[in-house]
Amino acid sequence: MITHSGGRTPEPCRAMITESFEKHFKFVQVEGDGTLVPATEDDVLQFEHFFHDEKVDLPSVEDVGHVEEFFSNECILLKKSDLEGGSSKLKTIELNTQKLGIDLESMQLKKMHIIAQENRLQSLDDSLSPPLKCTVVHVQQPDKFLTEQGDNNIAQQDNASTETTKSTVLNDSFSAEKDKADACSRPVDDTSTEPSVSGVNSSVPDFSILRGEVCLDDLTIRELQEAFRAIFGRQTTVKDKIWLKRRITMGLTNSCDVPSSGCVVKDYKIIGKDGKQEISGEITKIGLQATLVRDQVIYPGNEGDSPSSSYYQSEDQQSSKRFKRVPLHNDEPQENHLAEQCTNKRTRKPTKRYIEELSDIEAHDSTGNLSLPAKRTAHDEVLLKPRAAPFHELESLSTIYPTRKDTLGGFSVHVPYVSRMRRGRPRKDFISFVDKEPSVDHNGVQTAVGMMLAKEGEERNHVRKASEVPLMVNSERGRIEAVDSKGVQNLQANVYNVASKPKIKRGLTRKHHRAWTLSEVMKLVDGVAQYGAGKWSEIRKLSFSSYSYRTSVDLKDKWRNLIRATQTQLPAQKDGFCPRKTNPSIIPIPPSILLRVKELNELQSQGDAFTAPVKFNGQNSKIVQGKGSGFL
DNA sequence: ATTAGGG
DNA sequence: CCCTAAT
Repeated sequence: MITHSGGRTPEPCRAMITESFEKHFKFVQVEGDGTLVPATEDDVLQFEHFFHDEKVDLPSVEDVGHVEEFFSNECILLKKSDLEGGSSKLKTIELNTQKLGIDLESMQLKKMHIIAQENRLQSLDDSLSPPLKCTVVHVQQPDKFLTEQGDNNIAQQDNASTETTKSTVLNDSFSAEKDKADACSRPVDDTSTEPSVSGVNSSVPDFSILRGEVCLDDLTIRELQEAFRAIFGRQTTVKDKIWLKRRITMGLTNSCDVPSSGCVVKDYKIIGKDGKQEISGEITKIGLQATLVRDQVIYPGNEGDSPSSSYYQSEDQQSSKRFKRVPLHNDEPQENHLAEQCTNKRTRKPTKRYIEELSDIEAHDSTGNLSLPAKRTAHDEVLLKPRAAPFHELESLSTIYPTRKDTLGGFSVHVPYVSRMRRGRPRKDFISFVDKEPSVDHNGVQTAVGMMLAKEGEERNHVRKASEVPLMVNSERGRIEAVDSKGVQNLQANVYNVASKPKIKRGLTRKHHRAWTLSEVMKLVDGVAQYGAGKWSEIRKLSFSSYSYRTSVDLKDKWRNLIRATQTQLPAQKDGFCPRKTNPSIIPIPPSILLRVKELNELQSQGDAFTAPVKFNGQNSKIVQGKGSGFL
């Protein structure tokens, strides 16, 4: 949105946009095994404000990289029609990676391309509802031609050219923004990119170097950058050869099992440098650490901000950033984490919330055992032996944070005994999903897909309610209830059961605090005026459909606080000594609104007073109806 | 599931 | 905000 001067933001318009947006797209998350599950609220929450929150200013360009990171690692957008196409089709949408850019300012999807796992490009061309003029352009992946052309792909000149016409347009429009992002967010290494690279920017990607056998080691940085651009459809300024090579290789092979150096790519398979042995294992520890160190050296002091390349951050650096504060008693956890992320079966990225809480506890984390099972392959299925990993300590949670077995997308992981706050994920289905046939991997896809489909209706209902918030699935308070799925009292359920013991959870997890904006308060007041205090559910549905994070309880609490403010703040102001540390950062609720609150409160409580004594009767029987009428 | 109220 | 009790 644009910084609203004076009046309200054009909400209806925004609502339309997002509504339409959500009508066509759905956030899903790529689980470790490549299956898709609906994005959790946590996931979506991170970026929800980009789409609706009034108080958040326009995401600055440097946020673009952030978004990209998010989408590329956490969630993807899928066109709903694709999802509804039936499970057979769905199976082909076994997405491995994808990237998309969003012009947040105009809510225009400018680029979206998805690399399907079988190198099949899912076409998502679509436009949002006409008035929005949202266009989705695709950057065809070079590997598409190559793979679809059968085996060895030479002389795809025609295809390449036809393709490039498409992508050129996109690249022009998109890379511009990308460049802005890069320029803004790169503190170091901002030395103007090498001439040829910048020249490439607006030209057609040159896929030639990608054809056939490529020995990345032979390429110069510039060539690598070009290759990168050809593959990923955008420019990079990263000059780290190793990183570039890895990225390119990953892009070419659609795999994350890429050593950091010394490999030849042929036919989209990684071949050892000698051309004989195929490298398929995990990245070696040394390689990983080298990469890690490199990241830190190259981008020092770059922590919070997005570095030059969103890729850079989103993949490699991300891992270093995320775990660098984790105490390293041994290298295992970190290595495992890294391997985890770089492996095909990568686990889902911890959510922002998780990270926050993790950083909270790691200060005194004595175990440091966030050990994700290093080889958490699909057939591991440790998760079905819950008793195998019970909770080490239940009492001393104040100092020791035992890990517990958690399950993420069908995988079993150890996570600190906190932040078991999965919001938005349909637990019931999830359990049944896990419960179903864990040992059959390929079933996972179907199950997950089925789950999505089954959930589709319900979710759409939720989504439909949120005119302004397309991203979030409405989930009251995110409480963890013990098992409710009919009869699914398996051990998995027990895990949740124990995990949800309030004694343990209490105080350790908290809903993300969201300050009430003025407009929210006004909406609340209006809602109370319309439907009456106490009809929180109604108010929430009708007046807060766009703020799905405001539950009815929240409304109630806020109203209560408003009443209190009415009783304290208001008279105090009149008396003249209210100052209370006039904190400029805290915008006080305008007295006019408070007056209205007071008025409404009195009205309502008086209405009840006929049957029951008034609750508040201190100083209110005088002013009453006459003041804040300038509002409604 | 929603509401009210205490913390 | 969280939690619980009571509807």
